[in-house]
Amino acid sequence: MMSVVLNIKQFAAEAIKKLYGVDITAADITVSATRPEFEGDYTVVLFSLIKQLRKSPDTAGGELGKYLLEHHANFFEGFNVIKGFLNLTVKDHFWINFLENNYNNVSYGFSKPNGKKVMVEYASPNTNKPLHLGHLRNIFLGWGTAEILKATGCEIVKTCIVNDRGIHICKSMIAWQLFANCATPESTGIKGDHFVGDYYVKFNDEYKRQVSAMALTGASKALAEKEAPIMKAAQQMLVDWEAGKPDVIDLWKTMNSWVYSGFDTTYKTIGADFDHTYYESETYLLGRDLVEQGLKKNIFEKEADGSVWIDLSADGLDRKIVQRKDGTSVYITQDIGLAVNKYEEYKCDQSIYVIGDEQNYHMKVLRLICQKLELPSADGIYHLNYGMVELPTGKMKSREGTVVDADEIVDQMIAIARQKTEELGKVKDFTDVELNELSTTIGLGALKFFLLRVDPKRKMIFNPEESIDFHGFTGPFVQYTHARIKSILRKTETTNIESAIINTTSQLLSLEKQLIVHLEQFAAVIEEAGNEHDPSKLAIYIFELAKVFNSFYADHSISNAETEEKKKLRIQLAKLSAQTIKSGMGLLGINVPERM
RNA sequence: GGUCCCGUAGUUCAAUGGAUAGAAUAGAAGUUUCCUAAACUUUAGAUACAGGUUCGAUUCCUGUCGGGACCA
Repeated sequence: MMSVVLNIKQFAAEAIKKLYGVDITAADITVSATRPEFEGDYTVVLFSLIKQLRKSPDTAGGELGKYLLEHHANFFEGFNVIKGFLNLTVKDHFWINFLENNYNNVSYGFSKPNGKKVMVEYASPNTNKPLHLGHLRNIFLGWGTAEILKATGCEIVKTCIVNDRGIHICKSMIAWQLFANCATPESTGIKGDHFVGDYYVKFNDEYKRQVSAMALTGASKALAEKEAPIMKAAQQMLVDWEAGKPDVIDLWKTMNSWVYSGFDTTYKTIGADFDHTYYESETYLLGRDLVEQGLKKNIFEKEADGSVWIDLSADGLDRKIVQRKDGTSVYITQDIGLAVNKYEEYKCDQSIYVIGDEQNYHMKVLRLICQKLELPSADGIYHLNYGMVELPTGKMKSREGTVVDADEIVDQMIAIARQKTEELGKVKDFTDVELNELSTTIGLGALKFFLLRVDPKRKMIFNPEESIDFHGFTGPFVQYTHARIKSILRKTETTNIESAIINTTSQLLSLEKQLIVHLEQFAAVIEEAGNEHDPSKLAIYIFELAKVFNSFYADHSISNAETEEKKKLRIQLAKLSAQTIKSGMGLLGINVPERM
């Protein structure tokens, strides 16, 4: 179904062609919602057109409005021109029909398959530490973007690359050998990812202790940092790992399995899922043959010492190393290899990488090198970069212990939701299980909505005291609106709305129309959020929808509407509002309760 | 040193080059015999600075100041 805005653009383009003989595509016409202080639903901005039309804005607006009204009499009701803005009013009849046709449609707003296949890689944690608030932004963004694109008709493959090898995990392993005394997550009751993370912290504590002890005996700081026994041990362990030494591999597998079970618990709670998980231990050797290819194509160049480089200075970047002199790969080479691998496996049209903006340069280089190598996957690479989550005091720093732990913040949000729910006392009949479920829904809703309502590209500030709010521009506000609508619908269930007939010439009240106009935009907003890889567009839209509904609700009764006809119309409005809120929030990974 | 990003109400966020820069929250004032007051209504409050481009600039360009990221 074509949206109202698209219709207006097309009608306007046709009218301009007919009236002035000027060829303008519908996409060139600016249409925006009419500001509430003016009469009308949608506004055509004329300024950009007047040069081609050789008319004054007022004349063009008048002529255009008259033409549209005459030729689309069943669609437009009236128009006015103010200072170069053509305000158009769409017939109530159209809105009423629209509502009638869609209020029972459970997949309202979602598009049919479009044949596009998109991979979304997100989360991508290291295996030495538990997840933190930054990961949550990444995960909600990745998951939400994937679902939004699915709703626009794309086929989606969700993936994750786990950074499971390297010096960081060796540090946790060494510390475990030294200090754990064979303790396990099972024996201590500590969640696996936190358990392993604790040994990573222990490693750093011991390392610091050794460095300062060596400094006391007169060693220079640089030497001490290099020669500290525990660091040497970790480095040796990495060598042993690469050599495949069985006991090292065993320990590595065991500790990683602890981490994975911890991650899985968190993923399950917050609703993250993946179609395929890649492990760096299995992909870090990829890309080596591409170095040969690059050399053959003269894209890469070999230095005298054997290292291989690419010169990107012509593209405004600099020289990047792609293979060390000892023949080992660097990150970028592995990433190119993995990109090829993914493409061969899934043949996606687009491959979205959800990665923080500190990697902007890296991802730019990755895409550029892939393009120069003429890899078929190159043009589909899209870096969905997002800003850091900061605290009021600045960046989160693990060394200063200011990192907001993911599990902790989730638990805290749920606990606060539960406390608030109990205070309000609206669901006293709930069992403990039901209350738990509701608290989880609300707590997670608040957290997800908070992280998704902001433009991904911008860094955001998380204030633990103020950010946990259930009023205003929040998830619980929207959830509450949904619960209230459902309550009304339960009460009016017995009303047979089919018997009443809505007179198509009847007038809509201002708030009724506002609500329908808003509802009609849903599909277009999903499309926009998908194209721009920006779930915040959808979050803002749903919030506004809920707000319009609440205003409508405050002024007009649904179950006690003035006439049967009005009652039918308003029940339809309530149904489509609830449906749209539920679908929209669902795309953001947020459940909406029937009661709260 | 080089490249890139960001400065909007007290605070957290909006605004494809378009009308009088929108919300939320905190502040002030109201609304509950009536569908859930986690709600609604009213009110006050902001584009870092200086130029330029144009019918029109928060948005584009240049410079200054301030904050951040990345590349060696």
